[in-house]
Amino acid sequence: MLAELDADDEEDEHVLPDLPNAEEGAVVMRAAPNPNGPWHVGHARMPAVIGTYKERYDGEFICRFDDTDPETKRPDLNAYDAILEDIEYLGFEADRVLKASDRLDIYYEHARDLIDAGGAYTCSCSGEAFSALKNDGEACPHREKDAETVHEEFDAMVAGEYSAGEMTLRVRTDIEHKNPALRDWVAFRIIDTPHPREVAADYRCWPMLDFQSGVDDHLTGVTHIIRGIDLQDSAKRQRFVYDYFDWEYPEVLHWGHVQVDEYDVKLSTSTIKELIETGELTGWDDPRAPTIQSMRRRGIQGRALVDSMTDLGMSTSDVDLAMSSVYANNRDLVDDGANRYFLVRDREDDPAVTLSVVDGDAPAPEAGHPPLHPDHPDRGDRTVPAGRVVVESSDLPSEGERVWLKGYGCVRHTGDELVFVDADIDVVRDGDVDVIHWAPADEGLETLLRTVSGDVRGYTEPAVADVDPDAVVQFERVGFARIDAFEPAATDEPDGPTGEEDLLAYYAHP
RNA sequence: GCUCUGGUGGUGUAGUCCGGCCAAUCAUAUUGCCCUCUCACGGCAAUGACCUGGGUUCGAAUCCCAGCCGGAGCACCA
Repeated sequence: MLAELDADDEEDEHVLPDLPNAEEGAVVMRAAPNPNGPWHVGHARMPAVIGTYKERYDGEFICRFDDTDPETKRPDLNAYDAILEDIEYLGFEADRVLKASDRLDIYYEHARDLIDAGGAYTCSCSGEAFSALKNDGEACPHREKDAETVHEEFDAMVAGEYSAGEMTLRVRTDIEHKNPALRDWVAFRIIDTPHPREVAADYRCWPMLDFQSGVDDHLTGVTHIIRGIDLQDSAKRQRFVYDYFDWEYPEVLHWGHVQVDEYDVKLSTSTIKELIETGELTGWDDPRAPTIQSMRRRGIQGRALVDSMTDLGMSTSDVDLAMSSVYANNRDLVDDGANRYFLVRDREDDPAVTLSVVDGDAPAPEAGHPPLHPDHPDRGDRTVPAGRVVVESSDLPSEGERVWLKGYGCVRHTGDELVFVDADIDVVRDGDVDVIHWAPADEGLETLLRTVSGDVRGYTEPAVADVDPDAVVQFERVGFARIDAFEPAATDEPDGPTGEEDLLAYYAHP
């Protein structure tokens, strides 16, 4: 008992480190997704960590869509809501939701202030030409333009008088800075392609991430920025702007990239999008896709993913997330509530076989009655009709040997029959007879189970029909699965539901 | 090439700032045993790591130097 109490006290032993200079009630953080698609598993880290800190410090969680590139990273109009839903599934809610594409005029205003402060100049160098100069630490001729000209040219940029590539607005940093990545970076450029959002479709002069994000972080009162190591130089770049405006830069934490094992698919929005377009994946919730929507459809609780993500800590080195850790977390959450059912798989290398259960030294009962949950007898039993049954061939004992049909009784494999044996459960306890799962051949539900490694067909016991869709069950000796739908409609997917199935389920994990 | 940044068991993590309590924590994984009418849950046990080499020190995962290996930026992507 004491040991139990101690264990409870140490519950929050391996939580995230404290934030630097964090004041209770005054912590503001933001997730700044690019809405170019629904989220993959790696994206869960940001809301998981921000949400956890928000709870710890009674802070604020801003979701700001950094959708400032209508061309290369073209926003997907469906992704805005998809991402908010992903966040909700993870168990969090943004206190404020902003879209950068609503805020162009704010950025222009700050650009003009920056020009006034001598912090920016319009530049018509080609990318290559400027890069060459910059790498030698040499300024381009445009750097010394007077403010009036810069204003005129920037106004012309905003007015849409230039085409892509003709003019940029650069921040005047230090052209000889020892880190070439920080020298006079581009703050605004021209993009000819209209933004997909109607309200932003008329703009042609778009800010780059470092400008837009830097301005917004200040304006929205962000106190702590968490971002990937790919943006390690951003703070240093943005600091030049902050210095011109005499703003104080927030605290910054970086973390490394997340890789996930178990999947063949790369953790990349564009890769997944491609695979969906070419039909190799059926959608964002395909169980083979390493996406949040897929986790959700498989019955993995957002909480399990969040726990795994916060366990990764805040290290700046790259990390591999083992899916087994997500599964372990999910099992913790789901095991108690998941009622047990039988699913007999019918696989090519291990087909289901049909046999009749017949009277032996005692009459064979008509049905088996295994409990819904071994730890909760009060939930009652299921009824699994016997008679003709299916079992997985690898479970079938050799000719003449016995096996125990779980919840039913002992049978002996005799030819194409299972002959009932009047034996006590002690034969199982003594280790002489194995226990296997089974399903009625005729009353069973024809089932399609979709898994990370492909679809599996099989037969579930009829009692599963009582389960509400969306519930997570455990197919005994197979694993946990989410009941997706009964009588699923046919799809044109090569392996998808044909319309013949009684049940569609998604496999979660063992 | 220039500039950042990091290297603790299979995976993640604690410890590193302020050297000794670290023959290195916890979780997960794997294996074995127990429990069990599941290969789930629960219990027990085992396996397994401080990148390398120097230096400082009575003492180094922790400090210093060098090397090796990795990640990132040097975009009119985010």
